[in-house]
Amino acid sequence: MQKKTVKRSGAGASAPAPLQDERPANDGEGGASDQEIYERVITSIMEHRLPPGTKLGEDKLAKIFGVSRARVRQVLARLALERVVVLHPNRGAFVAEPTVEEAREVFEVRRPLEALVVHRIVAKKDPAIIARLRAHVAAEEAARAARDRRAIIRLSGEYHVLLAELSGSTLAARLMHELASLTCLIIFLYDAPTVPACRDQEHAEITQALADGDETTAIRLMAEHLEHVEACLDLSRGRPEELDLEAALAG
Amino acid sequence: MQKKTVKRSGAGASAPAPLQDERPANDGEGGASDQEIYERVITSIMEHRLPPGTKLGEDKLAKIFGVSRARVRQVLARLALERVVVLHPNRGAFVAEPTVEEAREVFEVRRPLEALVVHRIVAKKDPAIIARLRAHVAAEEAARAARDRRAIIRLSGEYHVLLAELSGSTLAARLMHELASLTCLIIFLYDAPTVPACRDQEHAEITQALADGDETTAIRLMAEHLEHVEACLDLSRGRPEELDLEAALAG
DNA sequence: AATATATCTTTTGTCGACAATTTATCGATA
DNA sequence: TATCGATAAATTGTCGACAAAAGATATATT
Repeated sequence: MQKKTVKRSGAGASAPAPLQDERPANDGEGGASDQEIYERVITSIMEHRLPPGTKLGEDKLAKIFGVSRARVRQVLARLALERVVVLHPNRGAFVAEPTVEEAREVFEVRRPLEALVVHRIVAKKDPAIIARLRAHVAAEEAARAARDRRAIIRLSGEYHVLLAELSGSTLAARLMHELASLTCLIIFLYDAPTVPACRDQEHAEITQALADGDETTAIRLMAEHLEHVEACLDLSRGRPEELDLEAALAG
Repeated sequence: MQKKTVKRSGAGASAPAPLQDERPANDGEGGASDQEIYERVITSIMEHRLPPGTKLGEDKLAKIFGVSRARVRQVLARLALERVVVLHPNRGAFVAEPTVEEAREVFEVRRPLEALVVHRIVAKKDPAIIARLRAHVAAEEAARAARDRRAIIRLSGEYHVLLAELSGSTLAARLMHELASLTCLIIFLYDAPTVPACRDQEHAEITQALADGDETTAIRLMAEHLEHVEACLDLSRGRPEELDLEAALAG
């Protein structure tokens, strides 16, 4: 039997702003709503079940979700705008393969953005927020106990999205959602095969500092956390394929 | 005769990443390309020729641009994702009306992002960059001389987008493009009718600090600049309509 | 006369079909 | 046998038509 996938932490994190006001939600029968399609696709991407470079054929997805191609097209366009997929004209949609440069840019932008979020959280002094964070950290630990690497990486990203959401800034939350998705792709692309146990209890430590209302420590821990994640990556050279290709041609 | 509108500074700024690889560009005849439609709409919004709350009917736009409704729909979806228009289900698309809260969030995120961009620019030490910036500042001054308030506001926003683009971070440039568009909307919504002469030569001063390679000063000037812009706004209460409505009902 | 209901108009949402482009397959030729 | 070219298959891009919902108008009723 396969490793069991840890369920996503129900309510909060990674629920990307609905973009439109709610609607009846076509939940009955075969057809899924746009939001559902979006979430299933991006979750699959974040969990690496759809690895970078995978072709996302419109007809194929349409049949899978039991909806028309136009629907799928909309979702793909949205994902493309979030840079999680790239569109090649007349060729179709593919799961994005962030370059090393893009990866560095993502971390570079995340750094100050995470600091801002931490600042806001501390300013709120809301026990309910701490409770939500602790619950999420617990879910992460469960995933780690279950050795579910995919869920671990996705939940790690969602911790930061949850943080941004709880900070009360819808803008920061939206940006963090996008950056977290990209970070997931980056980790799967560049993570050194050594060990994903790099950042284990850091989320718990950050949460504790937030609970203590210690902004300075929380920001420092967050900065270190991001550094650790980035340090675990192998960004010294381009991604495998391109490197191999160039090397082969050079030889 | 009407005040003449200053042309946009040709090449660089506010050219939002093409999202797709280039294509033949259906430039001939009546139909405009998606990118053209997008740029014309967002420029109109940034120049306040399409004020917040304006309905953007699909059929209407389709006829204006000589293109099918589906095309317009795509562009509107993109603008909605950038939060510069909002979609009401079964009601259509409207130019966004950012709330006071959203306005504050925009400035809050811009602050560290601009600092990051300044840092990158200084690190590059590229005279060509300074030249581009000076050219843009000159265009701003021309608009100011022409008393073209719309162009002034748009160009002010585009200065920051240009800065982000020249910094070499495509991610920062993309985010700045979005934030600058929203800032334009915010200024038009909340700018105190006192005087738009609030921030006049500040871009020139920042550019000079960048030319001197003085990062500390550049970052300080940028921070002050953003503070000044935000201070010029009247964010003390909600936007007119809603306030009037509530006040009327309360009385 | 004012409100509520019903009908009509306008606009959006959705879908399937056709056209254009790319990719794959097959055959011919050197 | 390998390469080049032509044909065929599959996939994306685009559009117009139909269905559904909201808004407006007119009518009937209290």
